[in-house]
Amino acid sequence: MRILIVEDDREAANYIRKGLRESGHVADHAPDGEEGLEMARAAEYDVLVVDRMMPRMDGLTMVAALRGDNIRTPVLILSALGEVDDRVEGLKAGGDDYLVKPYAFAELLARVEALARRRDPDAVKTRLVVGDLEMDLLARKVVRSDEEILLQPREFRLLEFLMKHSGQVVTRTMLLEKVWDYHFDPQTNVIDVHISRLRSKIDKPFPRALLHTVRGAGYRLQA
Amino acid sequence: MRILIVEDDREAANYIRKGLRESGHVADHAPDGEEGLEMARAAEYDVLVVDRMMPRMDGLTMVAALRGDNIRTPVLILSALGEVDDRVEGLKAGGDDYLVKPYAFAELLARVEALARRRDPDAVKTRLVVGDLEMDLLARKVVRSDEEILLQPREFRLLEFLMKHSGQVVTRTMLLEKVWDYHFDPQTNVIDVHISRLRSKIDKPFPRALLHTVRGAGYRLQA
DNA sequence: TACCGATTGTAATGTTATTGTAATGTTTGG
DNA sequence: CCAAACATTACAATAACATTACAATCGGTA
Repeated sequence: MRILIVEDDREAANYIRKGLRESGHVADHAPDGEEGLEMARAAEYDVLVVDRMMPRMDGLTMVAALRGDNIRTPVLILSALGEVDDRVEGLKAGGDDYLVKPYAFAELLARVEALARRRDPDAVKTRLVVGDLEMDLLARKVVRSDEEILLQPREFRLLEFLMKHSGQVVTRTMLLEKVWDYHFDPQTNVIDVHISRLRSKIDKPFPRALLHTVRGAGYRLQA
Repeated sequence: MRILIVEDDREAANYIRKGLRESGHVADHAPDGEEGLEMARAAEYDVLVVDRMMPRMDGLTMVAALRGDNIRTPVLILSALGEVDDRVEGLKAGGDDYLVKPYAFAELLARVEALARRRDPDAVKTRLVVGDLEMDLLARKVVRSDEEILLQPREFRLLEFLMKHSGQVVTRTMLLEKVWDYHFDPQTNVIDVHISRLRSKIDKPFPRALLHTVRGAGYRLQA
């Protein structure tokens, strides 16, 4: 993901930038609102992270100007002001979300990704790897130990989600949402069935299993 | 974390509840604003998730009433209305965040945890450490001295609670409430049994014990 | 329209893991 | 040395998960 940080405090900007890069994103930096405005107009960013108070042109003015130009890139506003009225102002100026300083970086990251996701659900990686299992999202191909594996569309989405969260336990509710787009409990065993089918393709023919059941919680994909 | 869901749509409420539970939280449910208000006043919740439109007392009225009582529990408002003015109204009524339907459960979870974190940074840790014993909540894994330990779901919850209160004495009543969701005395030795099982996994194979009995009081986990 | 095949969800059935209970053994403090 | 508190063990009931077969659905095609 491409992210623009508009922040006059160079130290704070570097901190955010470093964190975002470690999470696999590309982050640019503008030191004030005017430059930020220019850069946001010129380049295609997925999200803008904008400090509220800056010299030359403050964050709200900048965002308002951007919206005036009909540029709809999602904006996360950072501010030391946490009062309701301040947040309201932030939203009115065209911000999509508002984060109060001091904040934990994990929260900033979560919000930035949430904003990007809202606009473009998967603006991310094209190739996933877990152990000897590889998935190419563009070619829609899955390979384990150099053997190609043919998956059905649903199986593909399921595996994609598991791979994107490899190492973590993925709950049934998450799977229903992200793989089935169900926002309710279907009261059936769809998931079990598909997990079983997926296993018979990606695990059964191989000596070591990658897809583990975590009883009472969900499933975990791990080498 | 303890979360109260105030939502008239029973199906939607169950769905959120199930998801939150899978993520290791305790979730209660109130079917309308009046009951929600009562429950939020009576019990200590970390976050409230409040539907905007409900019979008897709508979400905004409820939140405003709560704030009038000087109860500052963070509130996430759910609504089908997504316009700036609606969000502004939600914030003005005392909401801390606003989520537009339809939403992905993952986003709700992220926002709920973000709200809790803002208030109490330690409430939503993903990694617990006591001595050489470590627990990763996302991966649902436990490791002592670099050896992975496999726990049953209940054992996992039990250890999680003990680790979150390490150094303190944890009483049987607390365990029954927080690990078993029992609000009465089952008159059996469930706890003893599970403590024993847990010990055989996390202490027996190692030279120094971490889980200590405090006679007449309960148990204490300590390095 | 009717047919076909691919895909997916459902339901029935089988399997296994997990948990609470109760019986019995052990330790501790007075 | 007794009683209460705690520890351990084995077992059976249950809930969670796995598998299989089958039925419904949907495009495409004649």
